[in-house]
Amino acid sequence: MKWFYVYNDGTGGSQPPEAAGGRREELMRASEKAYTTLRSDIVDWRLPPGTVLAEVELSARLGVSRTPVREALARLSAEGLAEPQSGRGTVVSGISLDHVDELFELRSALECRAAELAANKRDPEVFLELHRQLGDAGRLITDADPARHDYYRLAGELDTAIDTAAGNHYLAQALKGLRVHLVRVRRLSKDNPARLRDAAREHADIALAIANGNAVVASAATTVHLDNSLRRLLAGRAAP
Amino acid sequence: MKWFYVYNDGTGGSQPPEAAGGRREELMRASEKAYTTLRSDIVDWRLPPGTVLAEVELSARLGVSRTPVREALARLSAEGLAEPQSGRGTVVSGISLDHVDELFELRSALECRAAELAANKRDPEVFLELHRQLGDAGRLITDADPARHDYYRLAGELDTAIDTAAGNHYLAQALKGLRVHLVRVRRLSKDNPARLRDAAREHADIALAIANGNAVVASAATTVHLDNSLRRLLAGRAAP
DNA sequence: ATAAAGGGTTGTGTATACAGAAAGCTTGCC
DNA sequence: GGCAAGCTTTCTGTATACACAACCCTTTAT
Repeated sequence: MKWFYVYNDGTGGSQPPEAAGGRREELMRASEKAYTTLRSDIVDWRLPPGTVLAEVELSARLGVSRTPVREALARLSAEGLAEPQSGRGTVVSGISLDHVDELFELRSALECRAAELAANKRDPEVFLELHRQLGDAGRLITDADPARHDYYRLAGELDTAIDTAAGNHYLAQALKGLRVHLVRVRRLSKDNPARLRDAAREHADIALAIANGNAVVASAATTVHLDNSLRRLLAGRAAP
Repeated sequence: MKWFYVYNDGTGGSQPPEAAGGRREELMRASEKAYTTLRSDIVDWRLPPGTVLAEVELSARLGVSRTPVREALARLSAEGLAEPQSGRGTVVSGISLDHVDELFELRSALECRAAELAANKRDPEVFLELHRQLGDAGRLITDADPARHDYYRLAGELDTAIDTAAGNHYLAQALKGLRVHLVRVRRLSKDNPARLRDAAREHADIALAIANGNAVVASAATTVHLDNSLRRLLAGRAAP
């Protein structure tokens, strides 16, 4: 007997699977859809901290039943993007510049170690190429791209390359969980082209140190970059 | 009108709440009960890696319905103690001595940083007391306590004191998530009194460095301790 | 004999019904 | 008028029904 994918008619039944993480919304499981929607809503500040995440309201808004909504809320709570309220309900977790220093302390511990491990791998090709591209990044940061997509994409590629070179599953997992919060924090402050150009130069330094196989310098460059990033962040705090 | 706590009669209804984390099993929510039961079963190796966690079977064994079982499985997956199977189901996640070095690499990054932060707090009282107790720990490690409960309790107190002194919520959270896996790994190998006495001395060194406010030494002592711990672990691998 | 097709069995994904439990509102008493 | 007790509303926690999907076993054709 053959099975056919049918759309949910609202009277029970499920969506086609398409391996967790598929792109098309109609092809995603309902719980996956609820999770990704809520997650991006929180990260992009469409749901600001303190927002009450009521199951019935969400299930109506997202067009799924409460069961997948509950699963999504559980995953968000585990990630730290939401927090179970004392008595009743779940709220979007708070994040403020008052605690960003703690976040950066953890980030520093993880990224410095990752940079050291990557440097010790002695695999310069990827990082030399990234060093070259980051040296040219000043040209990417123009008024034509206000969201700085190109720059952030390049920075993300460096992160990925370091994670891969470090070759540590647990470390990569910890960093992945941390970066969600960092994206969220970034929206708290305004950047400007000059600062991003500085950041690109610091990234280029990190890539070069890793390419040279110098773990001490790679760690130090990461420390310097993160300290500068934190101060840029605090200096550029957006108006409340 | 007054409400009374009633036990579940199996036809719907819920358990009394008693704030997540209550002790008495009958007072726990069903999802909490399923979670804590499964978690300790996995950590204590009663459910070895690869065990299939089937929802229907678990709901029958734990005496709750599938909904709280699903919530428990979601939390376990988020912690890394279980993994969603490709097509269908969830299995207890694998852990082997082949990847313990990666686990210790992450642990080292986090604990070294935590020790540095604690040392910089300059609050010697607690750590001087722990240093004293750890110096006497040799007497705790006797054949009268084969499970070494007293020693592990003391080591746990040092961890807690460092977390508290470091004063970083994100770092403490990351360490908490990591220690679950470390407990699980510990069961993979056999310890012996001489090795534990060495470990106690290393812990005493860490406590002293923190009490002295010397961040460099605190980090170095942590590095040394973790390197020794990893080698003790690999040397004492239990028979398969 | 082997491989493919078909049907059964079992298990997950989702929706929904129902039973507490908490917040808000109303009402009556002082 | 204020406060407390009861009622109402609404929300979460849990159980369960059902649809789809995967595995497995049988059957059949080559």
